[in-house]
Amino acid sequence: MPELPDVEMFRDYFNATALHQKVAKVSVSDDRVLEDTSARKLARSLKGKEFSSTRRYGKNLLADVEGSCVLRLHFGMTGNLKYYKDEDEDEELEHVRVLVDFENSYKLAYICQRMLGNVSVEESVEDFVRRKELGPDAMEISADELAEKLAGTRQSVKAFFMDQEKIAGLGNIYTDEVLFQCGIHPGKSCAKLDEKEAKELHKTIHRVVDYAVKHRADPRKFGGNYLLPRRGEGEPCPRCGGKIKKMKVSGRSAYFCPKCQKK
DNA sequence: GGTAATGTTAGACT
DNA sequence: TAGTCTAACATTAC
Repeated sequence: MPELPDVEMFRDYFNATALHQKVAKVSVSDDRVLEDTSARKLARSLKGKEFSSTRRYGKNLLADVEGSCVLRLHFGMTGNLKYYKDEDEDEELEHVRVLVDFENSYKLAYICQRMLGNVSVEESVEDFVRRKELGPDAMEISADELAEKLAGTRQSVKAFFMDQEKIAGLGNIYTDEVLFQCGIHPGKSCAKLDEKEAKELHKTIHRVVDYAVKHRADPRKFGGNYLLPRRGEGEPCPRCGGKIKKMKVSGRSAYFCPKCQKK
């Protein structure tokens, strides 16, 4: 799930639930999800405080703790949030790794089945971005800066968009959609993109992300001209009806239409 | 049993 | 140096 549009969903959910609630207790049931932060530090940073606002940077959700520090959540491939009062027999709660209890007796669970996500307490968002050497956020980067970055590398355009140090927020799924919408082959070298293509990519990132957020980041709800609902080998291309192909790029599966997406 | 899955990263290789 | 590939992390589903 968790690429940029999915993290926006988590942010909405967090804002509607845990925001402005006073933290009573923090428990970590598996500290492998903690990154550069001890369970003690996490508890000490949150206890007695409340989350005053949230932001998103790339695939990270950041919650400000009353101006003192920032709680950072990354969801890996299988991360999730759940706010609840009573433990029911919910299967979702099987993989809770961090649990925040609030004074209103509700709890916020950070769920991470495959442990590929991580949680930390940061001094500031800027600090975190610097430490991880993240590129500009995909929705914040200017058209000119994107064009400049693209021109500066010969790597494949698919690898570029998945590389969080180049541009932060897009992953395997949404990169496929953006490239499909632009009619660009995933294996095309960034340096070979012309000005028009670079501009088109910038515009399309915004269009695809806005569209995804509007549809609750659920590709099943996407309309007929989108690739994601039919992202599978041999599926019909939404544009030409030809067969969608699969290829490996940067160790991940890229799905594309060989007729509509050219090098 | 084998493989792939929305992510990231270290190390090997060209 | 730049870029690609593989394995590893942990778990589930087909």
